[in-house]
Amino acid sequence: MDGSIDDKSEDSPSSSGSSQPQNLSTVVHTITAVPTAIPNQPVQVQSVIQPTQQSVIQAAGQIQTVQVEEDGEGHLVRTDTDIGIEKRREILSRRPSYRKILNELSSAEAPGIAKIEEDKEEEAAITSIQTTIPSYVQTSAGQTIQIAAANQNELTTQGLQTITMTNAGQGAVTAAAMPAGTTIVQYTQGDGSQQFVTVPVSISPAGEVQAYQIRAPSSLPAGVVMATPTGITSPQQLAEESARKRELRLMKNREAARECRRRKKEYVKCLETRVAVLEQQNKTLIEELKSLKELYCHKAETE
DNA sequence: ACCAGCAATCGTCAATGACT
DNA sequence: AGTCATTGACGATTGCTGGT
Repeated sequence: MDGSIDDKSEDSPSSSGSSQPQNLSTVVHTITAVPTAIPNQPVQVQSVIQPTQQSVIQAAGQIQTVQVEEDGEGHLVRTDTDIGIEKRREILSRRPSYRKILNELSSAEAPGIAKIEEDKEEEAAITSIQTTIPSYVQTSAGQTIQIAAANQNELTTQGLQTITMTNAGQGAVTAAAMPAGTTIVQYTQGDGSQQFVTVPVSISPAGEVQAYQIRAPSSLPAGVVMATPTGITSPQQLAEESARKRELRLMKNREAARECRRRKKEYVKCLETRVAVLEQQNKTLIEELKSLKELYCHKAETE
């Protein structure tokens, strides 16, 4: 259905061969911890910030790969000591999303760790085209088209929205140049944010514009709506359609990448906060231990 | 002013898991 | 099986900074 596989060969650069296990060393913090499974001495934990919570414990000059988890009170607990390389690769091959991890982190405990917000697709849905978008757009061919609501009420509800475009020689607002026969319509939502619609535009010799159905499928990123032409026949139209689909795909992925980076940043920030908190906790505990030791020694001396 | 080095950011592709 | 969401990797771009 979707043209998501149609042009992979055409525009893919040389394969990067990046099927390696993911690089571990994204963010590295060194914290001091008292692992409950390693008796007696505290060890330096090189905490490799990884969602899989795989960490490298460096103790007595030896580096081992261990599984470290938190016990819910900020204590690191070693839960697994010998994971085979294959197994590790398997674990690392795919990790949960930053949103998932962070939400788990924040639900487990977490003062100061904010949940990553769920997508705001619902609220970003177009609720009132008629009142927020320009009524006129200019096609890449330079024509000005009026976007008029077929049913005014329809446009003010979520979901399927039908508009018709009819030629009208009035002031143009904005549209970007696109592959032949395609126009990106830019409009402003109620909250002031700019949104884009990729619209295939074909104009009959008589100057009439085809009708398209504009809908906001739930799968599309916030604010992106799909325009489906009502009858493609010629190979040229098919090509246009696939170009449009590609454009849409790229747009979606662009948006997804942005979101992903934002979540990643937020996730790293949270982890850094967490490290700071744990470091502080550890300091306090060390101090407490010290004073208790002193107290104990003092008592022993006096007896 | 010019340049090189660097970090941050972005768009894109591809791989992968989840879901239908 | 197909689609979609997510994310690592890569290359391009941009802005900043220190050296000449």
